[in-house]
Amino acid sequence: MPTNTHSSTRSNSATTKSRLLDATERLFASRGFAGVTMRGVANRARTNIASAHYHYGSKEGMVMAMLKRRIEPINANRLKYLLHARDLAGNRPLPTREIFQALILPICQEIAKSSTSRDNLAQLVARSFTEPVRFIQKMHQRFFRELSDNFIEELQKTFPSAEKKDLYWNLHLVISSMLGTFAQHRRLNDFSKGLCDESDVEEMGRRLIDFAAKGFEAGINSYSK
Amino acid sequence: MPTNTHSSTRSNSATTKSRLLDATERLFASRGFAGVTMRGVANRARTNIASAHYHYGSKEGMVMAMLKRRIEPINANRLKYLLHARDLAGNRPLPTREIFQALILPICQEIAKSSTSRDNLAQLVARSFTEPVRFIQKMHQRFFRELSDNFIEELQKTFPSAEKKDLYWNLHLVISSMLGTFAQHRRLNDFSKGLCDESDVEEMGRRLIDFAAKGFEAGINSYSK
DNA sequence: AGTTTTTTTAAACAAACGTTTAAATACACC
DNA sequence: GGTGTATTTAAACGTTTGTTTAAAAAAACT
Repeated sequence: MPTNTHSSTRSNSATTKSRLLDATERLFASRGFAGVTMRGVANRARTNIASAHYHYGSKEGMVMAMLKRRIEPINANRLKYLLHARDLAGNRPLPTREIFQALILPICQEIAKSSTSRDNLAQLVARSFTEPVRFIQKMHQRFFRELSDNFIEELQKTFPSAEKKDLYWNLHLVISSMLGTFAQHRRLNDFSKGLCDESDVEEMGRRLIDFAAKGFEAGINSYSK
Repeated sequence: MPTNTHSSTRSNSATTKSRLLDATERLFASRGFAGVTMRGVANRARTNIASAHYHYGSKEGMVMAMLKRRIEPINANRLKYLLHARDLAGNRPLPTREIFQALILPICQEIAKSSTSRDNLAQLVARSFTEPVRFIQKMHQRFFRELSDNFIEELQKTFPSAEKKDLYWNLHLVISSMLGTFAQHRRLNDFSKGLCDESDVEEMGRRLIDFAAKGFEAGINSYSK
């Protein structure tokens, strides 16, 4: 029987267990949850369908593990960025731009790093928030609830006289913009007739941060600074 | 055999053919393309699976017909709004806000109108742009290419000295924000702990337009006005 | 070395899928 | 009212899906 709690005291190179997640990741990014088939994953990972069930119990468990592996480090970096900026600022409130940099830069860096296909991770993250499968929606909610608590707290320091409702609404718009942009950054190249290159992740990040910061400020009626 | 070109000289109330699209719509909005099963649709429409194939040839054809029925009128309204505003303005350039009103208001009105479930149409539109199925991606591209051509033209009049690249990039960000917001306007209620009511479509539209207009302007370096 | 645990493999399972066939029913038109 | 077309129905087709079983192979441990 499979053991749930077992520290991977495994040998050296890429284990079957990790190769399964790699394959899951590729299939999920390009074809969504329904496109992740146990046979497709097993083939890509050069192993069996039974092996996939052995390591992760079910398709749901496997996709869940894959999402956790990818998203949790990104969110951890976001909070690290935010806390770092706060430390440097001392008592003074953070500029809007800096707050949203902490939100957006870590994921852009991860997208740029992802060696396989350049837009794989972007698609993956974007899919995880429109996927109509219950447990994925739950995961996505959980991932962003913790995150938004910290960011709302920081935004309140920057906009002390703003209404809480406005803060929530506009943070929601910022997050939606970010995910929406990742979800379809392929379309830009198409309708700009090749003028814009959406694969330039750094440019995308810079433009997104400017867009988000100014859009957010427009939604807050009365704010200090 | 099915006839492709036949004017519906049918009797009176909701025909089987239209009930099939209604059912397709509901299933697609809540469960995505993979969740649209011929049996599920047929049951909801109180008919047979063979009937669905008779009217639309295939699952793909049925979903395609359903998307066309929903999205084309919205896009037509967008262009109508834009042309109307242009007529009123005469030679003067349109304010940014007014341009994006033409983009966002028509779909918000349609969402508010949709009698069935309040967020059905929003989810439907949002899904159509993250769905990993080839032909849906093609449709989505086609829908937005025509649209973006007209909006870019208008934006160029408002920002005559702006670089085309900036216009494309920021229009892309605006569209992404809009679709991203529709895609997950359920999350807001969650992380705001009930403070914000995302089902208020009018408020959503107003906030989204402000957000988009200011974000867009921030991305254009040198602009008149 | 021998025993136990962990991992891999091949084969089969029932269920659900899109699609097709062929017959029955409803409708339109002259 | 009878003929031809349009629509609806029930039943079956072959695939593919996630999951399970049971045995073989590899690794770990004393």
